[in-house]
Amino acid sequence: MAANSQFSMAVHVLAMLARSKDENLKSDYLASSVNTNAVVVRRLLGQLNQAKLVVSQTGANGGSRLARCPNEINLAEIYRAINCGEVFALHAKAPSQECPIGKNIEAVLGCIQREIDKGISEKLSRYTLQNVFEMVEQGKV
Amino acid sequence: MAANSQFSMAVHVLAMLARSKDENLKSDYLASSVNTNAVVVRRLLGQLNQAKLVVSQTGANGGSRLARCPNEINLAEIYRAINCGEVFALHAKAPSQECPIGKNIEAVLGCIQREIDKGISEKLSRYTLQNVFEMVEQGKV
DNA sequence: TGCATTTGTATCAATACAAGTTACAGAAAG
DNA sequence: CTTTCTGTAACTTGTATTGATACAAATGCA
Repeated sequence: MAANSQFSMAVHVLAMLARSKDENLKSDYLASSVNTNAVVVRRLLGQLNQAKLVVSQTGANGGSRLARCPNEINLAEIYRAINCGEVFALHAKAPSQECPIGKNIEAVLGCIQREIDKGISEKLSRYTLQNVFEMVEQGKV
Repeated sequence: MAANSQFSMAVHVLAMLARSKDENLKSDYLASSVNTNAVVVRRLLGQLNQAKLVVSQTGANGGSRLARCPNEINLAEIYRAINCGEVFALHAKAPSQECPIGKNIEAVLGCIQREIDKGISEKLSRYTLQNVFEMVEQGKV
């Protein structure tokens, strides 16, 4: 499976913003820390902006900063903002409806999927951005 | 995110095998229920075989069947067998080691990732293949 | 033994999506 | 007005999954 790394990049970017407090950080600067392209960061920031986690300013001296205090942002919100989707995908193509298994398997898996996803969200919500930032700063895990 | 649907297909295939008890099912037959190609199913069965969840026979009257009773197989084992990987990926490219955030963020995220993955596994392990099979059979979720 | 069946696996093409890149309009600051 | 940035579109590239074809090897049976 090729899970994407957008969530990791998002947390990274947000930790940078947490560190810079009220100072705007530019996508170019963030990109060099994440080791990626500025446009990739701006796309990410766009999603975080929609989720009202960051605020961005165009123009000279523009950039992005957190929309809220780091201890009022938790990882579950970030996960949702990035739309990481589900822990596993249901069938790409609908199974045979003629088959007694195929007919009902999707409903059962969908139910289990939602339960697992709820668990992920619950565990992620225990970490605030502040927690993560402090762990990173202190270099202790 | 485009999570793959291999886990769903695997559970589907295993539920079919649970239903057929000791009778061998052919990849062609399984594929028509899953609504995919026989080779896709055989590739999946190969992984389940390595994990000792199914047994396959080549040749005439060949096919696959469960290696164990359905109530001795849980979804966490299937998840592992299919190697669904992690709930989210760490950075594709290592972040800048010059940056105080970039330097430590991977370790912190890795730690959180492992905790979440443990939670997923724990929740999945509560379901046996027998449970899933019964839910599907009874059409109630 | 010879034939039909079926898996296991290699190979190739098609599709999908993330990531990287370039380009540029539009917003803000001075 | 010029410079500096973001937001976004368009395009390319890398990579993973899926689907399809092909064939060797294994098995059962006459």
